[in-house]
Amino acid sequence: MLTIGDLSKRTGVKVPTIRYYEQMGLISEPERSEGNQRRYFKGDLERLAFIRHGRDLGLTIDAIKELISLSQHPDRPCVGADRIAKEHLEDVRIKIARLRKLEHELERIVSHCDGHSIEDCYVIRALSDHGLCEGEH
Amino acid sequence: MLTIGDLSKRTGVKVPTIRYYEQMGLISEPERSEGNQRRYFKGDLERLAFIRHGRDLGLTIDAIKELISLSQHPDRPCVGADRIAKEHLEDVRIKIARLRKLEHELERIVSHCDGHSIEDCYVIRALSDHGLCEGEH
DNA sequence: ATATATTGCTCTAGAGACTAGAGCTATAGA
DNA sequence: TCTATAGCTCTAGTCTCTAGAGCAATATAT
Repeated sequence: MLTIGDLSKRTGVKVPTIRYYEQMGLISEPERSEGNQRRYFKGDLERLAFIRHGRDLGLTIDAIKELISLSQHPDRPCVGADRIAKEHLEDVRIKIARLRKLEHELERIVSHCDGHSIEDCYVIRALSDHGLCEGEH
Repeated sequence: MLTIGDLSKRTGVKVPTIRYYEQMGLISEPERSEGNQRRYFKGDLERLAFIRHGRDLGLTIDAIKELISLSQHPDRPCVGADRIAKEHLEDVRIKIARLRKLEHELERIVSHCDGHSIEDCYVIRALSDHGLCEGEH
């Protein structure tokens, strides 16, 4: 039997966040102590790790819910789960591409700054003037 | 003289977003027509492009506010602007590193999925079991 | 000149994924 | 038994918009 605090420490998910997940229907309502405190089993550790893991990978709460519901019908083909992962991979790749451009641009901006006056500050000018950019963004 | 719609079309910033920026103090309150509609000048185009540009680069509204206020004191050294850009570059690099790991992990997950039953679905197992991960995340 | 279509206005609420605080209660350790 | 810590519920705030309702102004077509 674990308290919500134990669960939190063992999974790295903050206490209010655990309660929030319960509210969102990601974890089922746990048993309560005589004094109405939540009491968890080891199985909850795994479920929470699953959720945490998915969130770390950037899946939305809804995507995780879908996966959980999928995982509760082990007889069905796993095409759904595959689709979710694939869609997400696509997203991630787009984000990376955008961030790379951004990194590039910021590097140029920072490297041009001479620390003198605002008037000729490259940061300000770069933000003001689209013509100074190398790529589209 | 531009309407808010013109400004929107020319900068790619949506109309409600322009009003939101006004509310947040990023752009000053424009003149109004007889019928109380906002009327902008060309200078507003530039200011909005500056903001848009900053947001595209992922700067927060507050960071942009800081930059605007810096740019209004052209006599001061531009160390502040430089610092904002540098801090942001750091953030961006961290984000890219995280996303790369994630991409890698999702690739592995997707490539292992055989489209059969949930029972042996790699997506589900990978999310359940931290041990299947290659890196930390 | 008038009818209509489009655009604009304000105000409020919602999204997503939490996080923080108030005010109170339960439990664990000394 | 006392007290510190951890737990409870409920509400509201974060951030950056976005959407909708209900109404007014402007532009275009006839």
